[in-house]
Amino acid sequence: MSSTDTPRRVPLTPAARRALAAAGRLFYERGIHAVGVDLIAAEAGVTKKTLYDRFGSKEQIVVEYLADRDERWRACLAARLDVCVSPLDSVLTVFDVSREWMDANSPRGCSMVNAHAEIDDPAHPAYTIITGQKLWMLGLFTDLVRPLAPDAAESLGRSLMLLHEGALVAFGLRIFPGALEHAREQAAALLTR
Amino acid sequence: MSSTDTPRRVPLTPAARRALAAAGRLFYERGIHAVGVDLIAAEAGVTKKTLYDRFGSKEQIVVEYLADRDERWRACLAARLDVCVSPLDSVLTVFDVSREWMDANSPRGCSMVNAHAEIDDPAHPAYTIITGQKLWMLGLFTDLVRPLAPDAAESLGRSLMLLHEGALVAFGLRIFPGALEHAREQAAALLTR
DNA sequence: CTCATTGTAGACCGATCTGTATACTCGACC
DNA sequence: GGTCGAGTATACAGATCGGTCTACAATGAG
Repeated sequence: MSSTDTPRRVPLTPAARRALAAAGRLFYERGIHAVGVDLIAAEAGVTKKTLYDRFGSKEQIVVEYLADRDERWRACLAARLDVCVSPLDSVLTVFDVSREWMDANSPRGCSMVNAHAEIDDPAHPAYTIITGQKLWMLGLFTDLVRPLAPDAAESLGRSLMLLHEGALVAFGLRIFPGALEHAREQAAALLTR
Repeated sequence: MSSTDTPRRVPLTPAARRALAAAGRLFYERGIHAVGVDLIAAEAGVTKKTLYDRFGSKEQIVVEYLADRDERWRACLAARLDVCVSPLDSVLTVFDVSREWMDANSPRGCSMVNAHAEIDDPAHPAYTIITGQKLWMLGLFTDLVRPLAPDAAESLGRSLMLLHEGALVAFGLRIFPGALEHAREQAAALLTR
């Protein structure tokens, strides 16, 4: 019912697309408050006027940044889940895709969790995107395990959620190597019992 | 060997103590980059000159903020673990203390994880404190389960770490109620098998 | 041809940022 | 009595912040 209730509010012209790409990289690597609009404009090869013509405010750039990552993550995950042959396969695939996603472009952990650390106000338009993705992931886990254990689906979904979130944090802080793989093993142990 | 390798670098005069208390509250609630030294000084009822006389820089205030929270957390936990009667009791107590700690003064999740989202540079003096606490927690979990399963202690310690970190994130983002309690149950199930 | 859209170039605004300086008060200690 | 540490009050500096402005160029559609 709400797979894409965070519609693109801003039409992405070529310059806007470059700006969003630069903003996304900078926001993720350095943090939202640490990156100014002048830097975004310079890195994107775009003038500040274009930035404000397209996005209207820095806050809106932040919203687009998170909405964009959310959208790409869900699409990436959905494509991989499409070819899964069983609920167990699907759950383990989530952890596989997470590991690949982290290895590829998220060495500093989950962008939603990181953004949440900088956004205190629940009324902030980005707040919905952040908690929305997490609630969606919880629902996904729960739905995936329901065929395996209809009565314990809620509980199992939450357990998988904890393992997954914990692994993302452990990966980002480099607490120990192979956090996603370890979480995957624990998920498998949890479901094959 | 390194329970307090983050010594207090700054002597805490009364005014410095007030400043650190105000800075801690503000940093945690609004984020580090979002809080200026003028605000800290005003909230603490202290002049900016006193701030810089005591701490020298905002960065040092951040370091003291994290070191202080780390110290208090470890002391709080150690006091409660002292009276535990078994390894299982100890592990479950960690989750209990975490829940109480979160309920009491950490509605926005782990301050170390949140700070990490704003500090990109591993050379930053706060980085050691952040990863230090997490490595200490991992070591604690591992040591606690060693009597229960000497051969699986490393693996079990990591599993408990994932559950615990995941619960802190889930709590901070309010993904579902009772995250710490659920993690505690999962930890119990993991160890009583 | 005209006109709206998209863009660049760059100056500018007021506010806020971290950090420093000067001048003064107060209390403790020798 | 004199000195020193800790503190207040306040002004200031230089940079950067988010955001706005004017002027102009290119492009494509009616």
